[in-house]
Amino acid sequence: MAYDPQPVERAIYKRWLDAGVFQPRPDSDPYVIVIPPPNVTDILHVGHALNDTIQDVVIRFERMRGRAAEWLPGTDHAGIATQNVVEKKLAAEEGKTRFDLGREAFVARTWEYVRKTGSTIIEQLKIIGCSCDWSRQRFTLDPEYAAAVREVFVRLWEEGLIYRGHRVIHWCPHCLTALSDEEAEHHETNGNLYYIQYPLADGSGAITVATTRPETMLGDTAVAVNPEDRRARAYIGKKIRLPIVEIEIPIIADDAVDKEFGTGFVKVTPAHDANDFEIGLRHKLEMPLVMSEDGKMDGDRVPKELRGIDRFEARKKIVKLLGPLLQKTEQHHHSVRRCYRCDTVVEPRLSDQWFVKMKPLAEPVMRGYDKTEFTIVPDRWRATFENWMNNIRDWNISRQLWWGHRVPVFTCTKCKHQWADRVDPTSCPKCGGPVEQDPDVLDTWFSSWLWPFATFGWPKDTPDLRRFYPGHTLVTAPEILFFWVARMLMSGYHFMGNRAPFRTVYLHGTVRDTKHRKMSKSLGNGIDPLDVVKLFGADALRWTLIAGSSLGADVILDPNDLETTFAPGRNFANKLWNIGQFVLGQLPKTVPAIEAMDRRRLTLADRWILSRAQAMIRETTASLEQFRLDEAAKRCYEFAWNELADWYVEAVKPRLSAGKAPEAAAILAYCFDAALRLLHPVVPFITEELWQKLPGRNAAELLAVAHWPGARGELEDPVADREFSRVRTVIEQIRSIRAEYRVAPKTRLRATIVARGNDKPATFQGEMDTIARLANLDNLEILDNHGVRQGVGAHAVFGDGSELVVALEGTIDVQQECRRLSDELGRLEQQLTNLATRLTNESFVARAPKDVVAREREKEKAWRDQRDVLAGKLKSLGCS
RNA sequence: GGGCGAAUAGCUCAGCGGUUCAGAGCGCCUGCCUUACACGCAGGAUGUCGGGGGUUCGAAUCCCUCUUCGCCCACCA
Repeated sequence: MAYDPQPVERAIYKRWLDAGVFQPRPDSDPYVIVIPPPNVTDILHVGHALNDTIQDVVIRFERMRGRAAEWLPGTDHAGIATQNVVEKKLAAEEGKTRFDLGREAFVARTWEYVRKTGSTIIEQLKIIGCSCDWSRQRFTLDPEYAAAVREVFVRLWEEGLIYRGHRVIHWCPHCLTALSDEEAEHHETNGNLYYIQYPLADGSGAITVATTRPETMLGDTAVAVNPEDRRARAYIGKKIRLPIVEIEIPIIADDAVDKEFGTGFVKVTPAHDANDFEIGLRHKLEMPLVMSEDGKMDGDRVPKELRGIDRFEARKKIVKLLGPLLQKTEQHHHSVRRCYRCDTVVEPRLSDQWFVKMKPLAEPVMRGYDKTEFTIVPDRWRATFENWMNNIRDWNISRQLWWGHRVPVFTCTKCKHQWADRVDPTSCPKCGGPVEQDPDVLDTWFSSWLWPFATFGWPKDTPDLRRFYPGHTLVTAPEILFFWVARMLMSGYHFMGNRAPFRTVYLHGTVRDTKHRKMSKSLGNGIDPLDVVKLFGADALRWTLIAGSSLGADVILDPNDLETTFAPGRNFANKLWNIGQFVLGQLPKTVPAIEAMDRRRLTLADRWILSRAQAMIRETTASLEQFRLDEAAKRCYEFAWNELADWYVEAVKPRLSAGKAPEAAAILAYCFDAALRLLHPVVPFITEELWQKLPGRNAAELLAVAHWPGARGELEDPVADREFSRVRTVIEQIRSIRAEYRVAPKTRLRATIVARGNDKPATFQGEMDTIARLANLDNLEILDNHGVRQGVGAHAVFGDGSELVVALEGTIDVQQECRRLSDELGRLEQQLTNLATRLTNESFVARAPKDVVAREREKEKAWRDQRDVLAGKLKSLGCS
């Protein structure tokens, strides 16, 4: 019967919620993760699923280790993104713009939308099993949160770290707002480089400028050359007559000009290019705007026939208008910045914006980083992070939007006094005149950068804040390292007593398709995590995401073949389910504790599986501590499937059904319990469901808050590890021989084991029944070195020269057997030769570590014994 | 123009303190409905570890270089 995850997952999640296990324990050390708040309008995509599953694995691990696990969830108001969504809806449904509604009504409308849909992603996080502390869910526009944002703004204002800047910023003509440098993304583009002649004003000729953006020539106020440029130097001080606009502008000298690029003459458009703006400042040039906010040509300088025309259309028109002045057009590969929200090509535009001085905020962070007060894993992000932080530029925080935290700057309309205020003033504190608030709102990230402490009540000194700041681990994608992580570090150091908001930043990879393209709606190559949950269950989704991503590496999934992509997780869940069906069916109502077991009654298999369980516990715990979630997941998988199910369960079946071996039941229960605990962070639903059914549980106990197992040194048993592996080898060899000689599965065979060297007959005698059953023998004889008996059969040599003979009178083909054995002998000889060259090499013996050499010697001895036995066998068979 | 990452079985990836390290899952081949599981069991096949140099007793594993992909940053218009 196959496992059906849906009903189980629903019921289990409800039990966790009802029991309140996601809220931190009151009495132990906190372990804090704050969620990267998804946009309030987001619906869950597979990138979220990866990010949140990783966090869930970490927090569940720490919760089981006894920590007061606080995973703080919430959503981000996402200024531009949300406003865009609502505007689009408004246009589609009512044919209106936000300006038709007016600011107040539009904001009200947006709130309404957010209240209705804002919990969508939160509900989806629950479906995939996220164990967030829902009692502390936050929204970046909550009133308390708004107070924190305002407090931060005012403090920075008071410290002189916020200023009004008049400069060229990135402007999105679609979103109609300024953007920060980070929000204007670089995109490589194939464009044109236009060579345009500007006639000299004195009629003595012309110079040629090269530009990718001819339309901005309307705003040119100079042409610049490098003062070192021999060719161009002669023109400095002359004037050119700007075509179309028909005004005279000077040719100036500026170091910023690259002599090598284009013609050496650069058109200078201070209002529409950040570099040109700098040049303009140095030379006190005029800075006329030639475009409106929505990217249409506009301004005093723009001829009537071009006004109102979109900038890209205008480019074509102007190129045409230039006629013969356009000398040539070259293909040009360059990068163009686009709005990270709507993908519109950003327009550099001169305007007034609020900026935060970042250097003073970045410096303490870098000092802390040097002192490893926090770390970024994987460490390879170090250079990227340091480079950005050390060259940090001021942050444009004002947005010309309506949805967001309003800039708390007020201006007296009478005396022009301007100040930032914690509460809305009614009149000017200086002259009593009427006041106006700045119309802009703050960059979304200006609120999310406070997430690790504003969520806990800052600026109030709350118990939560004292308990949960600083936090521990931040899990996110590298895409928002600058947007968010770096800024949280800065705000943390600055506002929270020089303390980093977390100790570890874990940067995981990106989910991509098989062509390594990022999954996105526009490409249509996405995977809907909820589809996966419906088809295979949340555990299967989680399994594939976790097992498939090693530290910081991208996760490649095939959106066209969900079945194959998520089969491993589904299959494993099913396997666990069936192990559970078997184990639960075998166990008596009460099972003795592992401590109470009479150890003298343990079989080799018992000792072996107990030893393997300890190894699993040790290794899994170590992997999780190092964020190697994939390793941890796979280690438990291997134990549960390959060690416990394939070998121990098979070995122990008859003892269990006979009911005469309480130890076997205890061990089975112990091992299964341990596996469920260790797997719980990765596949929480099925492990909880099965764990509930183990003997001795009461309904109040939940695996989600059960304790994490510790390895018991006394159960580690290297001797059992070695000896049981010999038993396994024997069984595997017999099966292999059976397949090779095409013996029907039902045919029972006879076999003889000759134990030699350290392989004692007792080892096999103790597991005789197991060997006979798993290899389907009706007779097994175990001899020591003195009892060698020749028989007609298939041979195998293993261990310390021990021997296996499977009786095959009648079916054996001597020729085939000779071939098989001599192949094996050849392989052994080759290995021995390799070993011998190493061991006779003086510098190897001298330089290699001692234990390595010792191991090689042991190997050599065992192989030599095997070889001798094999050679003897070949001889006795009369092989040539 | 800088910086970073990846290149290992048909596919997705582990392995990168050097000496059973050539692995896993999926796929493939051959048998099996062996009373927990066919989403399974058993037995198999498959790779000059991207190319080329180098260091070393020994290199997927370290160094150099080349090639191909991907990402990030950047004021050559």
